[in-house]
Amino acid sequence: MTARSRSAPESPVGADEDELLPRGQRKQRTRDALIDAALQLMNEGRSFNSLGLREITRVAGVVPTSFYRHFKDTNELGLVLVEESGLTLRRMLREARRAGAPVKDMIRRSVQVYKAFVLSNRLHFLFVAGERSGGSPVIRSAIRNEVDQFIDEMTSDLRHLAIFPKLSPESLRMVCELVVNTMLHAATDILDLPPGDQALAKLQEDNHVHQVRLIFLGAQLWRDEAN
Amino acid sequence: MTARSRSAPESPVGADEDELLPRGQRKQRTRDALIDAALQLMNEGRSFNSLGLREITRVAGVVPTSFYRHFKDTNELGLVLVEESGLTLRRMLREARRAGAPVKDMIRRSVQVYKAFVLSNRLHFLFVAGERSGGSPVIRSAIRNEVDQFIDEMTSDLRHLAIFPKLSPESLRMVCELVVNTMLHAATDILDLPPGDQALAKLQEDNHVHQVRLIFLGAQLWRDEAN
DNA sequence: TTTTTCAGTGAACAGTTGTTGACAATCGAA
DNA sequence: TTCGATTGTCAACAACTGTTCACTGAAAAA
Repeated sequence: MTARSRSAPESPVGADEDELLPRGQRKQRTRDALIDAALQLMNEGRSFNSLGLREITRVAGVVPTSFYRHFKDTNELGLVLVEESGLTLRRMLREARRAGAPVKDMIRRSVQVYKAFVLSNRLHFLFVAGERSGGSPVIRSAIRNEVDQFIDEMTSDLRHLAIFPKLSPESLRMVCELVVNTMLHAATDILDLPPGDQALAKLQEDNHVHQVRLIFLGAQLWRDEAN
Repeated sequence: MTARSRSAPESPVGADEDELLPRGQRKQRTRDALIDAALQLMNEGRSFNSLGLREITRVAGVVPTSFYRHFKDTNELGLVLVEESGLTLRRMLREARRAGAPVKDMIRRSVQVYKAFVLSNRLHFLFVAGERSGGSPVIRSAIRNEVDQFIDEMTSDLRHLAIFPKLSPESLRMVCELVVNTMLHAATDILDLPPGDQALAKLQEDNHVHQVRLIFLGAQLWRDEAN
């Protein structure tokens, strides 16, 4: 497991009981503090691309030179974030797989589960959505890889569920790509929506549900021979 | 017309015959140089958010203090870029309107025209696609406004063309939103594709065509009463 | 025990950043 | 022609950036 524990995301580096940890864990801890610092800065409206090394270490509560003990670059930290976000995406897929296909109102339920998942993994989705087309070229292509992989897994899942038995593998993948892009964009909507406005949230949810329903409707009627 | 002429996009500021211009045009000219400098930097892989004031003036061939004669902020320059990009989007819509609905293989032709338009307005699409979910909050929301407006106009156009006569205005807008998001993401693909690879370009085009076809297929079968 | 490894520190560097104020040149109106 | 307005320049500023080096202290290895 590569994921971090991150029990207290905002504390610089555990100022409490800390000296009693073995060296490896101590290192891991400030490494996490650096990563969390970057995420925290993004949570305040900054884009990863514009984060400075010193800025990150300041929030992490560490001296700037320490950064180099863990990453050679801010870009390298970014790549770690891509990897983490990839894990988050796959965890989502795994949970969806475990839950199985709900028979009644499947799409609406999926959208609701997705929304909850986005909100409880806010920082990763913020990062992915933000840097997917904006960030530095190397990070952008890393994210693209991760998303492509995600689409592949989703394609395989839908294939085994046999929801669209008439679709060729290529067409099924095309459908999944459409859904993933739509929902990844929806994540931006979800994260930007001011909390508390129940009515607006409902409108937004309906919108997302309708879009996915329309895609699925199209997918059910798709004929490969005609394309 | 707010659009700039930009005959020689890379030259700092016309080092040639220039002194003989009236003051207003001279001002406009360095203003354009600043805007073009920002676009040029983005064309080299940078994100707008990370551009510095001095960096922009350096490329524009102007002293840093001159910047303040035109914009109070880099953010203000960004907002001008949003406006320009909005004009570009509407120009696209206007041309599509003028061309009318091609009867044969309408979607494929539209995708091809779109691709050509993206490539010949590379910088604006680069900016919009990049800052739509990545950039600073104020620019992001400005872009959202522009795109929303674009979706509205497209909805109105499709309404008058009566391609989907059974759809309610709300559903038609939902379809347009889906198409616009899909094609705006497609712009990233198009711009990232290394030029020259004919086979890959064909694959990409087919992919985009299929996605839009699937959406339209779903839209034709959509029943409002069931949703 | 002694020795080695290594995460974190502190001071210093050259370079860059955004912003200021005073100044020069010149266009356009009086 | 005179004069105010305005565009661009120059010099300077404090603050900040990424990166280096030598150093400390403690955990791990011998």
